Amino acid sequence: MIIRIPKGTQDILPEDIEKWNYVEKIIKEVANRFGYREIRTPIFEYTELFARGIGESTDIVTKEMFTFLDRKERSLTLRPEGTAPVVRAYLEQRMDRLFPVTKLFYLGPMFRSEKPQAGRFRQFHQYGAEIIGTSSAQVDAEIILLCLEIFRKLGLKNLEVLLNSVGCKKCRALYLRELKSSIHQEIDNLCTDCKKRYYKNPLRILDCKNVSCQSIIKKVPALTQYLCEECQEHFQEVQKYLKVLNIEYRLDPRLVRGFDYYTKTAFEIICKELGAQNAVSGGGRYDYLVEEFGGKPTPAVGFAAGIERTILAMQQQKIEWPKDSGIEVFVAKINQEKELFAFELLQKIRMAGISAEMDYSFRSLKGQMRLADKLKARYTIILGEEELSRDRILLRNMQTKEQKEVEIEKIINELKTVFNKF
RNA sequence: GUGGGCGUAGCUCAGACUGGUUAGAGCACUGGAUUGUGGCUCCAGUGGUCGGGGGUUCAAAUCCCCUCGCUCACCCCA
Repeated sequence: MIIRIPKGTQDILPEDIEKWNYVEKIIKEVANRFGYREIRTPIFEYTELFARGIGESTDIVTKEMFTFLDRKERSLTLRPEGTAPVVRAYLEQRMDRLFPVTKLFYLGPMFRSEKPQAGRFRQFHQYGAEIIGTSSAQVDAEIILLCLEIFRKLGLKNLEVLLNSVGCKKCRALYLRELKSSIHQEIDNLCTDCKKRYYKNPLRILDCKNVSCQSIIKKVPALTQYLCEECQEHFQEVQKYLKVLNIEYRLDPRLVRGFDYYTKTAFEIICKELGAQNAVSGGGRYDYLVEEFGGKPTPAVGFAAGIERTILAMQQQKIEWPKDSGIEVFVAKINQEKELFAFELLQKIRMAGISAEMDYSFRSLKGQMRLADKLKARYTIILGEEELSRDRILLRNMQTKEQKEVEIEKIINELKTVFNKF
């Protein structure tokens, strides 16, 4: 029995890598244009970083982390998300000393031990951006714009921005009290999950898709009606800036995200073509996280988006990306005895900066031509007995089928001219 | 963790309900179509423990049980 790939992981094969490179290129280009600098943090961190950052009672921390002990028996965890590590790096590297406001973006694999389904994997890839050090509502709007600009550059359509505010410590505590008391009589009619949530994380009840829970929640006032003056003002400002940027959004009072660290702004970008897991991007403000990790009180906001889901949505929408253009030169030989000469010539061409390939076994010329075609070679050099005896080789244009004799010593220069590489 | 669907050639799938000769097709791959030339066409060939194990039967890809895997959905999220 051959060894198989672990559940929920996937190989990105050569025929797919073009899309990945393309998407990653666009992400980096747009993020840089918006003034975000790339950061790469380790794939694993000490477990407590996530436990404290994301929240002890969240689904991710309680049941979805890949956690293991190192040789000194310290608990490590494969990162399930990117924000906590970035904030850790921000503090540890004292980035607050470099700029008053720090703008970072990242790109890389994340790990969650969930049951895979469409658009969900155990190893998946996220890109995201964080802006640390300002509470201005402008940057909340900018983060959303950055997301949308990446999608726009990629050609994605049918996106919808969902927006909510989850308040701060003060107003959330007030609201939770109100929420609990207003559904207290109906607690027996909640689903089993929500009964637990009532005590552990009542805010999540708002997000429950269960029909009976929904009918109960309907009567409950929205969190946004309980926002304190400061949060209310911030929420209005975010919307003001979104309108200035002509960004359409839908207010969703039931939008609650899965991490405990969110405050005020919470948003999600969904794509209809994605199936059940339709969030292609999500994020929000996290004004207490830096402090939680031992820094001084520092407001921040960020987002994360899924590369697999981005690519999935692009495929659903039949969006084209640059295709593999093939090699420039294929070296074919008629006579097996010319094998040494062919090999030497092949490497010379490559050293001259021109992509080249040949057949390493000994096949018929027809077979070699087929290979040249399959590799999408633009030119094929044919080493023929008769031509070589006159110190010449054949250069065939694969598209026009024109071929001409070239003196051996002039072939490299000829190729450089053809491909305009000097 | 719970539930539905599906596992037959490298890929996409027929065949299974109504067990019965050497399990098929298309694509891909390799070779060939007067011996030095690709894409199209034609011909031929390579390739399968029918996911695995057990059972029923004279006989199992086909019926029954178990198991593994994939997939979609729930929970939650990118």
